[in-house]
Amino acid sequence: MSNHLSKRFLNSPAFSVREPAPSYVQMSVPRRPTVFDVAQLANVSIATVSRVLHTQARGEQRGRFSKETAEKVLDAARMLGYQPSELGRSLRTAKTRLVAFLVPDVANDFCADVAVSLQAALRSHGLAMMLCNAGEDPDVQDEYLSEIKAFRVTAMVMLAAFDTPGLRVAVQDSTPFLFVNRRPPKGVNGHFVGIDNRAAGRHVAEYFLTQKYTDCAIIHWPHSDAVRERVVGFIDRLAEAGVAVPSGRRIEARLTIEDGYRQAKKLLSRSKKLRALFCGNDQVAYGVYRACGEAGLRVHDDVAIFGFDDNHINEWLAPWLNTVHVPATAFGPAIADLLVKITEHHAHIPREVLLPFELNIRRPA
Amino acid sequence: MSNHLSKRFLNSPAFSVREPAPSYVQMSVPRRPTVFDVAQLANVSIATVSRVLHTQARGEQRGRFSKETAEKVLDAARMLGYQPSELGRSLRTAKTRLVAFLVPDVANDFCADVAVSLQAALRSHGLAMMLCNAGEDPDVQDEYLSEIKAFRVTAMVMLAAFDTPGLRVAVQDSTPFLFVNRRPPKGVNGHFVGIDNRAAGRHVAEYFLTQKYTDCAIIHWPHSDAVRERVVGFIDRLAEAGVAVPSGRRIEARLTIEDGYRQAKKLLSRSKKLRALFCGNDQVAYGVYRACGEAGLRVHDDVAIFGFDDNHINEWLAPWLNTVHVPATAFGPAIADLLVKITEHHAHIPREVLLPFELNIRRPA
DNA sequence: TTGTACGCGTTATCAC
DNA sequence: GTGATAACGCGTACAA
Repeated sequence: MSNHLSKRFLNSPAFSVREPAPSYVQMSVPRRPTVFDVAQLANVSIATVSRVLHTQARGEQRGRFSKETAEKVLDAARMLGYQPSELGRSLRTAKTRLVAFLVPDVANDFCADVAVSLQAALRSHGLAMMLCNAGEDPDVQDEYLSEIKAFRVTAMVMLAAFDTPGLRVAVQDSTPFLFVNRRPPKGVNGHFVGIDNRAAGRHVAEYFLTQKYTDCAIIHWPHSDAVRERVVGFIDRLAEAGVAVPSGRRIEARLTIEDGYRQAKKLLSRSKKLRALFCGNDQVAYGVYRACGEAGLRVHDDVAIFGFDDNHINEWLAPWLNTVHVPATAFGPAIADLLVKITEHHAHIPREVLLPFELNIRRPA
Repeated sequence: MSNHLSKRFLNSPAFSVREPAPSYVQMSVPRRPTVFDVAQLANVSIATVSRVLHTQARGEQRGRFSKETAEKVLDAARMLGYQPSELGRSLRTAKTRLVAFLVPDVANDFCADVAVSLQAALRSHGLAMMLCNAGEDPDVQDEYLSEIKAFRVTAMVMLAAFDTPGLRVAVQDSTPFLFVNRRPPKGVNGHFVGIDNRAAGRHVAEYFLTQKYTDCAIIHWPHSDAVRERVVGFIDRLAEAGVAVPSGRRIEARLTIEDGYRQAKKLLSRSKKLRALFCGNDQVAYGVYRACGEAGLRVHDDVAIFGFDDNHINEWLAPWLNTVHVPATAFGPAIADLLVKITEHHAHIPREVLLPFELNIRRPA
């Protein structure tokens, strides 16, 4: 045994000269192997262990060490089941492999799909994802923003962020912020990945015009930047064609099935002769669907329902739903790529990444 | 200025006697405040800072320090926007606030609901959740299991775990393992939270008997312990009543909509006079639904479809679906509670936690 | 009541 | 090629 480990070695549990830890701890939770254990077993220094494992991980061809040494180290590491601690590594390198993803509601299909694709994309870059669900509550979002800081995450990715005081404080931080689907609020700088919602709204309006859906209503949520843009584009295009949507036919609903249902009930009790309904997103459309049924309206024949997002479940359970297909699965890679460009300080970092959308008409008239 | 910071202070960027970091780093990424910065500003030692912040966080009444000192420290911390690093803390205390949640597919409603509820429950215990999506791939699961180790998570929670070599290696570790919905494989020890699937299967069979659904088929996935149990209970109960399900009417389908559809198509092309279909879970049932439609069968009138889980979307988009309601939202708190008991070494730690289920008949015959 | 000093596990810089 | 050692940010035993 060489003596380059002596000092540390004396402090290790087996040779402790200090008061030993309570025995039940020793018995139930054996200490995890560290670089020292590997070094000891391979009879080399920790520096060598780190070097070998490092060039190994980076896929570099040859490091500055002999073939034999490398083998000894790798064998020892394997034998001990050694896995370098991210904690130690992060502390030393001041970099984390953790990315926080803050969403309003994972139970929403669209969120879930983006989460899945982001998670996979990050993984291919060697990053892990910490998922935080704000439950559509701005206060919870703020609590998260401050808590997440403590984890020193590589980046914060926010899906449909609320414009809150907490957000404005958090972005001051050096951590990069990526906003998804909903643009960063005015005055807040951060990157954006999403679709051109206004253009998509215009697109839907275009279709309405070809179908003569002039008796229509809008069920929206103006507090979401994304939805507001959709509606603006929609109304603008209709206006250009001389079609106006009276304010009594613009009704607000939170972006949930339940509220879509509730608000649609109100709307339908007032105006009966609607030919088409434009909803803030698919969730809302699902609720609207039931309201229409209960109002004795045959969906499609009497009234057409338009959603937004195109959740994958539509294909199977909502064949009556016309909607704008937003490529949820493309979001993950797009976000991850942008993120890597930012953290690696690439030369040209786009402020915005716009993804394509398309109108999905399931039952043409 | 007292001199108790001198040594560290000299090493801080502003007073560096070593080669300074490249200026662009300094400019773009100012160093985050640490205990030292707070100590310096408050004119106390780091020990005092830590103490004050600590008793504050623990909600203890009075710590061992003067009122004035506490105020000085808190002011300084607030002023600097100081947030203790989880990295440093975890490294020191050998405890993490991170729990890994490994799921087969977050895009599955049930997974998403459990994820949401778990995430909320963990949060109330001051824990964060790292979400890992295996994408129904056992190999990916194994890769995750070894990667997650590096994060030294407090616990691993696995929803519907695959029995893989990687799993058997991973559970050797000192990290507690919690299995959800699918029991730990034989020989693997870990805790379990879920429902009594066998009893639930029997329950469905019971209903089939009262409805005289003797011409029935089973679309299942025997590689999932949970589904297998459901089917066993179902078949057993039928057998007790003298009803047998011929093997030609037991068909396998992976637990996805697509495969449910595909396999149901095959099944229906063979046997036309089925009165009821028992599916492995709701996802499968959705696929089966379309297959029935395409086979010219009116769901409910001609053939009844039974699922399992009762995804929240059913209420709105699948009113034809009879299913076993599994309380997804109750899973999170149950898991979190069990987890806390384990990590805090409570006296009585249940090996299994069984949650209640109930049959949800949406369209009684 | 407060301050000093050490070590958690890692990487990186230096010297040999 | 290899080894000793200094940080990273934190909590805490011990000293004062």
